[in-house]
Amino acid sequence: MRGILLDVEIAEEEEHPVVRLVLKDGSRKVMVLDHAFSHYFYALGEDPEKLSELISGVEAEYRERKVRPKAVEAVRRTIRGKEVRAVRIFLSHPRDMQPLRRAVRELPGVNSLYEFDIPPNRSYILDRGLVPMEGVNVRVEEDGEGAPVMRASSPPVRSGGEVGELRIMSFDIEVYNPGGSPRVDRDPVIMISLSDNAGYRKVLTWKRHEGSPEYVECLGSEREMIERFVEIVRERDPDILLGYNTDMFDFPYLRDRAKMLKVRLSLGIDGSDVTFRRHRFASAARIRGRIHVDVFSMVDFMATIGSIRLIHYTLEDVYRHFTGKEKPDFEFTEMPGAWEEGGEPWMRFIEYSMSDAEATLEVGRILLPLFIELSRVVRQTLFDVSRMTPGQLVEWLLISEARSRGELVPPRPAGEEFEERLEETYAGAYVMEPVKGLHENLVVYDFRSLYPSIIVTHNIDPSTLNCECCRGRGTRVPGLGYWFCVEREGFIPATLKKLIRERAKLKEELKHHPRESVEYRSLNARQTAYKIIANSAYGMLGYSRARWYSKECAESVTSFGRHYIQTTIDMSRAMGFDVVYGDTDSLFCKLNGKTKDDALRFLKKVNESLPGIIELELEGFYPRGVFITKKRYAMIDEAGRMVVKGLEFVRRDWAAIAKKTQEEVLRAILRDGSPERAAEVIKRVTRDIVEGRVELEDLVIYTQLKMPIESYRSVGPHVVAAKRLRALGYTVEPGMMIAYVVVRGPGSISERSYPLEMMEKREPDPDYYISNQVLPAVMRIMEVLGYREDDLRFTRERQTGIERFMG
DNA sequence: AAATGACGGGG
DNA sequence: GTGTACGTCATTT
Repeated sequence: MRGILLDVEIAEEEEHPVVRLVLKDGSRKVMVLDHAFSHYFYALGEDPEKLSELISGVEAEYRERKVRPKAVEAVRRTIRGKEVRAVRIFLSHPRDMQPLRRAVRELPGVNSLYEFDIPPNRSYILDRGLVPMEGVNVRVEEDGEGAPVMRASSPPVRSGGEVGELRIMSFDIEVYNPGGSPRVDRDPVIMISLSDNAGYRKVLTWKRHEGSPEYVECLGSEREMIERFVEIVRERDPDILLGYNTDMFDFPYLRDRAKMLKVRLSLGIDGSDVTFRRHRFASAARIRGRIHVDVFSMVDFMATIGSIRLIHYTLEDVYRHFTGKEKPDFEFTEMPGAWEEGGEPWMRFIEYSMSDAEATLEVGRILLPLFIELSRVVRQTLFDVSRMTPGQLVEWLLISEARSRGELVPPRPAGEEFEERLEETYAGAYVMEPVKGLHENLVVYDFRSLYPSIIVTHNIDPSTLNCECCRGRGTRVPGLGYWFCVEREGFIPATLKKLIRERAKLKEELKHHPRESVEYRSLNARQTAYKIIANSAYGMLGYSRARWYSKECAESVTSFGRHYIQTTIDMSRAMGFDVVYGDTDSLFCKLNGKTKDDALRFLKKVNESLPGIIELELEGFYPRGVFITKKRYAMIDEAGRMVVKGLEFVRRDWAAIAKKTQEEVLRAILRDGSPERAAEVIKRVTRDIVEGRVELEDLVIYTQLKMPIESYRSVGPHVVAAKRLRALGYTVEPGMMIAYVVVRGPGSISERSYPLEMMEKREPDPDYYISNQVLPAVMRIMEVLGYREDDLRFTRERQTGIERFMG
């Protein structure tokens, strides 16, 4: 049979490890078991023959069981391109890795171990030469009529080909949240919405209110609703299940509720339960036979690589960014009331829930093609790739490349080595101190993929660094004593060069397809995937946890980078452009009365002077921008879109009044070009605060209680508020969201913070809200426009005649 | 000045 | 994969 490879995992059959491949064959989805699989690692030492023999006899203990190698062989491999002889040690079971690895390390004559830290399913994909999200051919023993599980009778092989139509479904849950944030032991799931790419729309709930839309299905209880959710997912049988922050919220919440209600979350195609890979800071929910993709993690990735830049990454904001459309909003504080009382709020609640699932599906369908290509390029599953950082993507591409060259994969650093790396520092990119203030008519240039271009152009790699063969004639790094080989191409530059070449070919091919065609979209996604991975290579070189970390290479890259940007800044000044700001690989110039044509002529001139594949590009024209400090600025483009960088410090532990004011201020400056209007906004707000005309809800600060009250060594405002809440008789426990207000009076901020529940007879402290909330949120911006705090602060004493008149 | 604790997405 | 993000900010100590 032939099918698209959706997933690969390690399973067990009668104590024996087996690989389970999930294949989609037309409309049928099957699981194929490959028993011909053996996990392994390598040992290096003085005398490989002797070592092989020694290792063959090694015995370790694991849970009171004796563990021995399944097989041992002496092999030839390379390390940094140099041939080495190694001992390859096969395991009977992947779980034998830790005990055997420890035992082998203790043996005399063993110098180092390799590839003990490559997960077995990932290793399998590479060794079989398979490509996830592409075709696989495999001969199977049919286990009966249409059985979903089959046994491979010969090894699966890559067959290429396109992914056919995949069924994609999204879902979202709504939770009862009377205490602000939901408490999983008490607060039920009250709605589950679903949407799929075949047009299915559904909101499940378990309370009947008047006049619900036709897509609502009302169940008898939370338990029945969850059962129905599971039933629908299995019936509609999506290949990809999407959600927004489902790794961290929906699935963990559903899991806990399902456990309490004694209902199984059996979403797998074989009826298996959702499983969780848990970290302290992250988790991932896995469903057998379907790819659970958390759209938030894809969005977060796009934000990390700078491909999208929003102030917030809520579903609402992200949906607006990607589709240009608005979705209905619904305040989470309205939810309990809507649930209990129905009416108009209930209708809006349902529409909101439905729109969450639909928006997730829409955004997911926009992003998936890119992540499917990333999955193919680095040859790892979509489940894993959609959760990787850019550095991990590069690393997995290199691991794949290393495996096919017989190069041993360096281990992830641990212990001392890692600690030492953390200590190592080196000079980074050049960042110019901006010409602070508001500027008009800007042109922005940047070097196309500067760092990968440098790595390729100058052959930067751990194996080509300070090589013997090029002493005195290799490529010198500006300002550093290093050189790089001009004879042999390094492993990393070679890998990047392939990516860059392939990408150039794809971009050429793109020209022959209309922008809206399927071919264009798929080729475009692929070229973007190449670009993303190439651009992440430098970050990996300098990341202390990376396998191919090299401080010398990383600092050589930044040194070349500084050289090119500085040279370009000098050239632009010589041409009469005012450089307002420059960072790493981009420069921001004022047109200064020159035309867009002049800007293009400058570009041409610079490019004539650059070596290899290094190239400057025109990023765009911006009518207005406000520059604050290094890394902090905001601009508006010709289409009226705001680009905000480094100012995203307004968070939920800030009062709403601070968030609202900051947004209004940026709009006034960039859209209207009027700092004066921005100043008026601030004066109006501070005055409203002083005169008590701001709604209490705009002054509330929400901070989560992360520990039991007693565990706090440092008693912050939310802890004091929580204590006061407890004294009132409320149960206060970790995870609770504390809503508090800072009131007038003597003492520290903490001493003056009261829970919202105690605010009836108390007065908020205007000074705190002005000095610690509103002004910090806007001052950084206003400062560079020549305003001082006192110009913007409304106080009765300082009120000037004109203000009294205006007021 | 150093230490501590919280932010993100979700409801 | 058995790991403990990550860089930044406010407030307390």
